[in-house]
Amino acid sequence: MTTTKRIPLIPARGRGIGKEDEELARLAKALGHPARVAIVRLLLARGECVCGGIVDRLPLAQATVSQHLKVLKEAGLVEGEIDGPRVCYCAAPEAVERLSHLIQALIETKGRT
Amino acid sequence: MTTTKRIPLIPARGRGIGKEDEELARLAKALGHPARVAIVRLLLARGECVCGGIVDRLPLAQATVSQHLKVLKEAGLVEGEIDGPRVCYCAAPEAVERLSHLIQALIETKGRT
DNA sequence: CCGTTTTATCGTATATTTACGATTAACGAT
DNA sequence: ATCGTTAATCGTAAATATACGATAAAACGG
Repeated sequence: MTTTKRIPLIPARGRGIGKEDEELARLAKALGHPARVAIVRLLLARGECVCGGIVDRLPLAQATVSQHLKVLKEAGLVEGEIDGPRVCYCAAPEAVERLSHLIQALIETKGRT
Repeated sequence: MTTTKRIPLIPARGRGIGKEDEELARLAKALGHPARVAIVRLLLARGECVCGGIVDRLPLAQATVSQHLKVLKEAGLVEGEIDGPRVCYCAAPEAVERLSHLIQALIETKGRT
C-alpha cells in the first residue's frame, strides 16, 4: 500500500472558519479535560497554589499534572511564577472571561446571516 | 519489553474532580475544534441548515463534516432531524448557554475554599 | 559542596482525534 | 424497479492526547 499523505484540503481557515472560531476552539480545547477544569477551579478557589498542592488534590501522577499545567499555560489560562524551589501557579481569570465572552458572542450570532 | 497496561491511578473523579468539571469539560471539548465552532455558528446564524449546506461552506470533505456533526450531536450542542433524503440540523442554544453558565460558575469559584 | 525538595522533561505505551475516499443506506422522483 | 441525491458509516492513515515512571534541573539548607 502506497502511504498517502493526508493533508486538509485547504490549510485550515480557508473561509468558513474565522479567527474567532479558532480562538474559541483553542481556549475550549484547553478546558476540554476534567483534570484541567479541576485545576483551574482549584487555582481560582485558592488564589494561588504550588504545583505540589495540586498534585495532592488530584488522582493523577505528578508528571501528568505537570503536563496538564503546561497545556493550561500555553492556552494562557494559567500563569506560573517560580518561587524558590517550587512554582506558584495562579489562574488567569481574564482568559476564562475571554472564553466566556467568546461563547456569549457565539450565542448572539443567532439570527445573523 | 513487557507490555504494561496503563490505567489511571483512580478511575477518574476519585475526589478533586467533580461532576461539574466533567460536564464542563465534555461540552468544552466538543467546541474544542475550529470546524465545530464554525458549524455551531453557522447553525445559529441560519437557524437551521441542511448538512450539504454546511459542507459547501467549510473547507472539509463531507465525511469529515458528518463526523464533526456527530460529535456535536453527542454533546447535545446540535440536533438533526431527517427531512426526506437530507438531514436538517439546528443548534441547541440551551446547550451552549449551559456551557456559558458552567464557565461563569467556574469564574465565580474565585475565593471559595 | 552535598543532599533534599520540587518541578519539568524524556521516553514510551496506548487511546483518541482528525481527516479522507469508498461504500452503504434511505429517500424521492421517474 | 431503477436512478440520482443526500448523508452516515466503514476502513484506514497520520497526528495528537493522555498517562506513567524515570531522570534531569533548579533552588535552598546544611
